[in-house]
Order: sequence, then C-alpha cells, then structure tokens
Amino acid sequence: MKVQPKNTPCELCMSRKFSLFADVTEPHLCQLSDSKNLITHKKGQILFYEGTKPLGVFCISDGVVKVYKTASNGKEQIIRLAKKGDFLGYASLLGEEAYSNSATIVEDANICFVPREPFLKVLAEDTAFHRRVTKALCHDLGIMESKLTDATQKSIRERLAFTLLKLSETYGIDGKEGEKIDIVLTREEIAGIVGTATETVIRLLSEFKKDDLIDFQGKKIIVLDKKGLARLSDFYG
Amino acid sequence: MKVQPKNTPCELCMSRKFSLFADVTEPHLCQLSDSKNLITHKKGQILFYEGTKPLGVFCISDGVVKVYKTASNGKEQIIRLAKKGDFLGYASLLGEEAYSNSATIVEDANICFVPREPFLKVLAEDTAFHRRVTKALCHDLGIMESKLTDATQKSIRERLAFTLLKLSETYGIDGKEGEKIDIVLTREEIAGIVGTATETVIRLLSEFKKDDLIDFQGKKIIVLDKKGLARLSDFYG
DNA sequence: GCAAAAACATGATTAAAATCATAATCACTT
DNA sequence: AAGTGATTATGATTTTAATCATGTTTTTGC
Repeated sequence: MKVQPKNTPCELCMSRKFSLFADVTEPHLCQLSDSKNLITHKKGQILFYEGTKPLGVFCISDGVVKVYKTASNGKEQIIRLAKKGDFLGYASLLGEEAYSNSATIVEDANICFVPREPFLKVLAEDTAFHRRVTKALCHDLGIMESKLTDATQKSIRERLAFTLLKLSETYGIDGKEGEKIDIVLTREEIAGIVGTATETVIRLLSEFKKDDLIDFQGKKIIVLDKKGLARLSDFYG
Repeated sequence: MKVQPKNTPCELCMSRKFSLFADVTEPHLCQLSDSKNLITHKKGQILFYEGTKPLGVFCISDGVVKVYKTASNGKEQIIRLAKKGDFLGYASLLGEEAYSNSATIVEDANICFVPREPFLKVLAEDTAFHRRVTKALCHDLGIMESKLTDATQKSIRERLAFTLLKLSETYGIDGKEGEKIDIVLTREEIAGIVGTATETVIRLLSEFKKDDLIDFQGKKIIVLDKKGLARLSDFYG
C-alpha cells in the first residue's frame, strides 16, 4: 500500500459521477476530500477482513474488488464484485457491526479511504446523501433476496449462465466475435460467485464452449450467444 | 380485512418498544399514529404481492407474516418470518422500487398500515429515526449475506438443523421436555425457509426425531437437543 | 358427520453436483 | 531455462437431494 502522490480531490474525480457521492454538495464534498486518502492496491491484496471493525468507507476509483464471505468449509462465497464508483464497507459501518465480509483486490485498484468521522458527519448533515445511501441499501437488499432465491431454486448450470450474462453486462466490451468479459477471474472465483465447486465450473464452461455459447480468449471469456445463455439461465426456457 | 374498532395509538402500543418506532419522538409518533390503520388479518391472507407498488409500510402488532419470493419453478423461498414489532415493506418503499417479495399471514395478525407520505415525512424530519432505519437495513444486509453463503455452502441437513435452532430462538417457549417452537408451519413452509423440497424436510425431520433431537407435539416441534442440532448445523462438528 | 382437499409420510428411482484422483498446462521466480 | 506452485482439465465414483409414485392421516368446508 502506498499513498499516491496525486490525490485527486473528490470534486474532480471522474468515478464520483457514478457513485453515492454523485450529488453531495460542494462544501461537504470538500470536507470528505480533505480527509480521504487514495491508496494503490495490487491484485491479491486484502482491503479488510470479515470480523474486524470498520474504520471508514472505501470508494473505488479504479479496479475491481471481490467482496466475499468465507464459509465454514473454507470456500469463498462472493457476494459481489465492486468496481469503479462503488463503495465498500459502509453497510458494516452504518450497521455499527464488524465487517460481515472480506474484500480482496481482483484487478489492480486505486481506492480512496474516507475515515469514519467525516463520513458520518456528512451523512448526518446532508439529508439527500443519507437518503441516497438508504436507497442503495434497499436496492442491495432486493438483490440479495434474488440471489438467495436463485441459490436455492436454480441449478448450477442456470446460475452459471446467469452469472456470465451479468458479468458481460458489467464488464463486457463488444468485439467482432462477441462480447468479451474484460475481467480476469479464475475458475475458482467464478465458482465463488455461482456458489459451487471449481470442477463444476470448469466442466460447465467447457460444455458452454462446445455448444458455442462462449469462447475463451486468453484468461477471458467471450460471450457468443447471449440469447442462448439467457435461455439456459431460465427455468423453463 | 376489517378496520378494528380499537385502533390503539402508537404511543400506547406495546409492540412499538421492540420496533423501529421505539425512539421516535412524541409529536412525530402522534403524526404517524393519526394516519395509520390497524387491520386484522387471517391466516393465509396476502399482505402484498411482489411486483406491486408499495403505498406505505406495515408494522406487525401481533401475529406472524412470511416474506417470500416466488421462484420461476413456482416454489416459495421464504426470506424471513416477521413477528410482533417487525416492519414490512419499508425497503421497497425507500428503494423506490416495486415490492421485491410477497407477504402472507402465517398466524392471525393485527397489522398497522402507515401510508407512504407521513412515514417519509417523519423519516425526513427525525434524523435519529432515519439512522435507526438505516442501521436495520445494514443489519438485514449482513443477514442476507450469511443466508446466501449458507445456501450455497451448507448441506440441507445442516441448514434444517440451523433453521430449527433459529426458530426455537425466536418462537421457543420452555417446557419440561424441551423448547417448543410455538408457531405452526407446514413442512412445505419449512422447506421454503431452508430452500429445499418438502419431502426432504419431512424425511430429515423424521430422522431428527428418531435421533431424539426433536419431537412433535401436534403441529408444533419440540427441540429436545439444542447442542445436537448445533453440532449438526456446523460443517465439521 | 362426511366428502374433499391439504398435509404428511415413505419407498423407489433418477439426476445433479460434490468429491477424489490424476494429469496437463500456464505463469512466475530465481 | 528449470523448477515450483497455481490453475485448468478430465475421468471415475460417491453422495446428496430432487423427483416420481403411492398411501395415510389430518383439516376444512358444507
């Protein structure tokens, strides 16, 4: 970890436009900006551990972070992949609880850390911001309900197909042969998202490739047939 | 549905002490109280459907409500059982989205309905209340993460054992032979909580009974051996 | 009190996915 | 450039749980 020399102020930060800070008023933004630190993280580094106390919130300026829980069998269940503009750790901070999950860098990242106090101060003073945070929490809750339902009621094949679609939605870049999922995930990490064994993911991905639904390009996956994946991801498609 | 003649004001409501409204200031509480309606619901009645627009929030004065999502295979995944003092529908309301789940009465209930506007008004004016709502949302989010992780990484037997422990924590009343889970749930509903098939629940419950972990008393389950269930619910117990 | 419908129960079979085992490939370090 | 460790791959086997089938018991509505 190193503090970057160029600590772009929040006011000028490009990632902010897509973030919770998008509509924070100028003076409040300056307060936050003054107290924050931009830190560069390399792939594999750990941002925080489940069970420790949150001392502030993280805002991703660039890069990808996996947020996951470690199950009692040692496997990682990935809750979400956080990218540019996403906040981390605010739910635990606002819930006044220890981190309910861990966070590790998946792709080299620049991440701002805003300490607890200034964050809470702005939250208390800026009602619009508080409302926005609340809204984000509510939305996340709805997503988690869907994930739980999918986990218990859908097959692994369906969930993997769905995961690939979601990933292409978020990280997809169009090419002439299809949409490339422009993020490097190991099969084990994909298994962690889907909630299955690594071997199962490997097998199913091979099957998808054989069926011309996807293709591999280096470590990345190309989605060739979105319709096909969508059909697979539904129950009675 | 009928509006009860005796519409206890929130100020005097006993359930309020355990609810989100616990610390709302007197004047705000009166505003809420004036706008609310207490409605009696019978088992099996539906409070709201997934996909419809929330027009306010529900507060359970008495009774039990199941909150669930209907999967594409038609099965219900129960997200939570809500009881006295619990609020329903506020996440969808605050997220400004359609209901992400449905709610149906499991045990005859008296439920207050607070319309959208007065609720949002008090939320905006009473910061402490807003903070408390936020905190509840954050806590729920952490619970959902655990549920997701359990769903993907634990066996059905482990999850059922865990479900019974949780139910006995919430609805348990001590008797001389063990702790009675004082709520009537069908095997299908238990399956909906665990996220499995009804037959599997029936089989496992018989197994648990054979192993003297539980017993049946009418439609209710008696927990005989909490330690045993706890051991079963862990991975390497 | 009786018929119909739910709910509960159990057996047999099938299907899905985990686990175990082994090997090939890749990617990084020295 | 070789060696080490991680990752990907594939096969065989086992386990788990779903599904299908059938029967019994309990509840509920008339």
